[in-house]
Amino acid sequence: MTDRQLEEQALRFKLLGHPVRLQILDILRRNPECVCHLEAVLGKPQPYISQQLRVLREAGVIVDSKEGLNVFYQLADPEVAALLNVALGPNLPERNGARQSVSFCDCPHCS
Amino acid sequence: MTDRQLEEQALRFKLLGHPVRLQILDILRRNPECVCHLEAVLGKPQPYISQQLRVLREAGVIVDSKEGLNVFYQLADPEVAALLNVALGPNLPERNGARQSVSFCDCPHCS
DNA sequence: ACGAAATATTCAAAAACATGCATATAGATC
DNA sequence: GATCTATATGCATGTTTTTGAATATTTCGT
Repeated sequence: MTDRQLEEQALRFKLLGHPVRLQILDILRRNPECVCHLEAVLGKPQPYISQQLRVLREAGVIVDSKEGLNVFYQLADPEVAALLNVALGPNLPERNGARQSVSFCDCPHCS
Repeated sequence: MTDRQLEEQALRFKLLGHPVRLQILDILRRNPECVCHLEAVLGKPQPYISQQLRVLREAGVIVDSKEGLNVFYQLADPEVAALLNVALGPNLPERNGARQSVSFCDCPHCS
């Protein structure tokens, strides 16, 4: 276990060591979601969510794709996915099968 | 995934999100070690190490047991062990079989 | 081109964290 | 009981993180 590996892994853990980011990742590991969706689910102000998304994006943990006005994010780091499986339980299809549309989000995917 | 669970897991991740603590845990998951051993291996001042050990101890991640003057710590949280297995690779007996005595540590276990 | 909606950026203030250093405690030995 | 050794604690300080709020940017529809 080299020092560099250790630093890298510590950095990954640090990203997950934040309740809001952790919840964002838990949502995104299921399906890609737009910012407004996360805003609706988390109940936090949009700029705040965008900031956390930026942290995750710049770390390479998530990637974004634009669809019109909306930006959809999804999990892009298999190592993080593995850690989430251990910490939060597996992301089973039968558990999360149908994407849950959220009534109070009116992005193209929800309505 | 309740909010409390999320907070708990985020806290656990936060503990691991620190290079020195991560390395300490990587050592302790192999064998119980005394503070002077960690001091020798990590090359950091003893009070600094004791501080990190306290953080981990108060979080319930490690436990201590006294042997004379020495205090031996060991990993006590199976969930953390599982995360370490994923992040740092499994703690295989054939990889770490014999406890590595460190020449520059003269605790009872090393000498 | 203009207005509106979705998202991003920037800045500031408070809180938390990391780290170094001085000192305190506890147990062993003489 | 004095002293030595291993470990713990307390405190000061600089740095990072967190979070809120204002504002900017992008893209679409008209």
